[in-house]
Amino acid sequence: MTTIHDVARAARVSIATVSRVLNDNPRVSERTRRRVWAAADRLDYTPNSAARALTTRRTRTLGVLLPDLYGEFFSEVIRGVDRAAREADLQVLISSSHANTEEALSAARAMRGRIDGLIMMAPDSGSAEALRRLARGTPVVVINPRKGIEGCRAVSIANFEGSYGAVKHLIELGHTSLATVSGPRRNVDAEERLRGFRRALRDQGLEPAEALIVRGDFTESSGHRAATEILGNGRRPTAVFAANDSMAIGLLSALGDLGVRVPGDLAVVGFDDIAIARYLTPPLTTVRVDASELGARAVRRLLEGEEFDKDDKTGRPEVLPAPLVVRRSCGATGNGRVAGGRKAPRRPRKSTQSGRQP
Amino acid sequence: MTTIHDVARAARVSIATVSRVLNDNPRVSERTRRRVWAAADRLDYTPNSAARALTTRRTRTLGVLLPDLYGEFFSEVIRGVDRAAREADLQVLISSSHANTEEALSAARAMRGRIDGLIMMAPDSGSAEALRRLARGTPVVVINPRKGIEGCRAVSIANFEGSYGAVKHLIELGHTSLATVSGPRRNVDAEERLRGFRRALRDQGLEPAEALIVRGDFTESSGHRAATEILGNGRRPTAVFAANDSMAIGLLSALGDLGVRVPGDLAVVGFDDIAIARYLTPPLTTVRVDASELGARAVRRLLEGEEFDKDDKTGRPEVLPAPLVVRRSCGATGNGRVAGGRKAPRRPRKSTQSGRQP
DNA sequence: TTGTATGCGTTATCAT
DNA sequence: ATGATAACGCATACAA
Repeated sequence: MTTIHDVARAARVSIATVSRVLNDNPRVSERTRRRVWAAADRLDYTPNSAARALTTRRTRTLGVLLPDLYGEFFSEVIRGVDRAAREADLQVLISSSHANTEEALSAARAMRGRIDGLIMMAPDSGSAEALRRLARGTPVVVINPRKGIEGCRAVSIANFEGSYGAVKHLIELGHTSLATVSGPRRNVDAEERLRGFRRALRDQGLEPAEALIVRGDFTESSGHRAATEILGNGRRPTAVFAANDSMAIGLLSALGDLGVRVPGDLAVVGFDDIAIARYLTPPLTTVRVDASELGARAVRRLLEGEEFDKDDKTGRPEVLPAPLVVRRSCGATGNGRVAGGRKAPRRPRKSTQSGRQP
Repeated sequence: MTTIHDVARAARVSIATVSRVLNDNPRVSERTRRRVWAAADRLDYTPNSAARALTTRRTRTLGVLLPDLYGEFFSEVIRGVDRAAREADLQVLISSSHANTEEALSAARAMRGRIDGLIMMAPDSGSAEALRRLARGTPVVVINPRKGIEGCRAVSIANFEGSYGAVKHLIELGHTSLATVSGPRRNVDAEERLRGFRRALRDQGLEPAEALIVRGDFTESSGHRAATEILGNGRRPTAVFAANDSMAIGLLSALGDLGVRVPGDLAVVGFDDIAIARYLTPPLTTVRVDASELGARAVRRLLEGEEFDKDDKTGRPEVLPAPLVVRRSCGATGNGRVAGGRKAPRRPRKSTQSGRQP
């Protein structure tokens, strides 16, 4: 591989001069500047980033650590990160599929010397201590942390507000007996969404019936199972809030099998607004989560005030809104009618408009 | 940051010894080995990868270059790459959203010194020359190249065979007048899929009617537009092959608006088998593309025979099969019935079963 | 304006 | 078995 020395020799200057030219240092005569560029081009020279990183202590790269999750959420976050990173002319070093904090942390250490900052989506069990130690060396932004982590910045989703709004909407539609399919215990999102469910009921003067709070695990099949559990009960509800769309899908399919009509017999609302949501029958009313934006924000958060905002690094998270998208499954006249055909204009969904690749 | 010198000092040995211990060099006494590890642990030492890369000339990292494409395909490929890379204990440096080969190539150069190999999904315009030059420095695997590129390994999808199979199936179902919504001109996948369409017709003794070959651009809306174009024609077909699922979705929705029943009046088949496909009404018969596997294969291809297989580096691509998934939109009794409810067992779709994250 | 020399944190090649 | 020390490719303080 051709190095700075080769270029220097070819241009008949010292390596220092070559370095200056390449880094746009003004203290170089126009004539030699040209000579150097010519030589560099001719030799197809590209600086070795590893060497550069060693001296400058900057890599123009940010690391991304993700847990072992599948589905759109994962990829959307990456996409957002990538987009924002690209805008800042940064490269992205990614390492995903971490089962636990231990694994993620070890991956983070492996990145030492190759990244200027780290974005990490914390697995449930929050070994905050190790994270804090990590954050002393590198700036860290945590996505969706259980609670603020000292010394780390954070971005997260308005889980509580999102589910609160969804449930409030159901109540305003006239429902008084509501059930929910919640997510796994100890999962931050699940807990917050459940909290929003409870609070919305109470605020409207209703008491959440514990029998109507069934536990799922965010999978389609758990939503499927939840159906019988909810229906088999004494107090049969008229509306269900599923803590994510996957479970709502399972629920919908089970209800179809059982002959329960949606929204006629039972209103259903989900959470996430995954691409499939609007294609279901009926189209699913759900809470929008902009995962891509979440990733992009994380990057911006990392970039902003590398030394300022000392007091803002307390871990107080920046929260992304989670608005309700009303479609048909909740019984309201949704604005996003998509019943087999497509009548109303709707926002473009990148997810199914590749444009370039099939 | 703590360096190897700090550890050496703490353990009262030379940096050479520390290095040996860390790299499992056997020529070191058990006693000092322990001392060194103790010191390293105590100081929370992690080797600086940049420095390491500089001397060893290996980074244990592979680069991934992707064009500016959105949708599942993109993320699935990344997921596959990541998974395979993880198995090989490699890190992944990704840079996507490249509009053209120029941009991608510049990104590739920026990776110099940080990667041991490169996986790149070539944009349409194949500036093979630059790629070949690049490949001299680093091993390169091209995903879905226009044609074999000398010196580069390649993996791609059985586009031709896939569409051929789909169309053949339609013909066997009794259709004799078939239309297709093709992809953008100059797009490799589009061209191959169109070729498969034509060939299948000819092989079954049918002549493809040029009026029934309408050009789309892989977006939903282009599929939507295609509907009128196909129907408004003189010879109204009884079956349509869409070159990807996004266009099939647009098509389906337009047909719904026009009161054309699927598959009753018109059979529809897509390509890709995106997650949404089975939730459409009717569930879409389509050709399966395992994008994740594509990414994983690319990694394995990169790893295999770094010096052997000299003659296999001619660019002859490894081709991934693209089997037909029969559902309901083609009129056959699909095995994957998913009509609002869910009756038949079906393969797990990770895409909607996150399990951990909503 | 340009060149020399030092250091960045490792690994690897010598010695010892 | 261990320790100096020379690369690795680059940026930069200091000299000229």
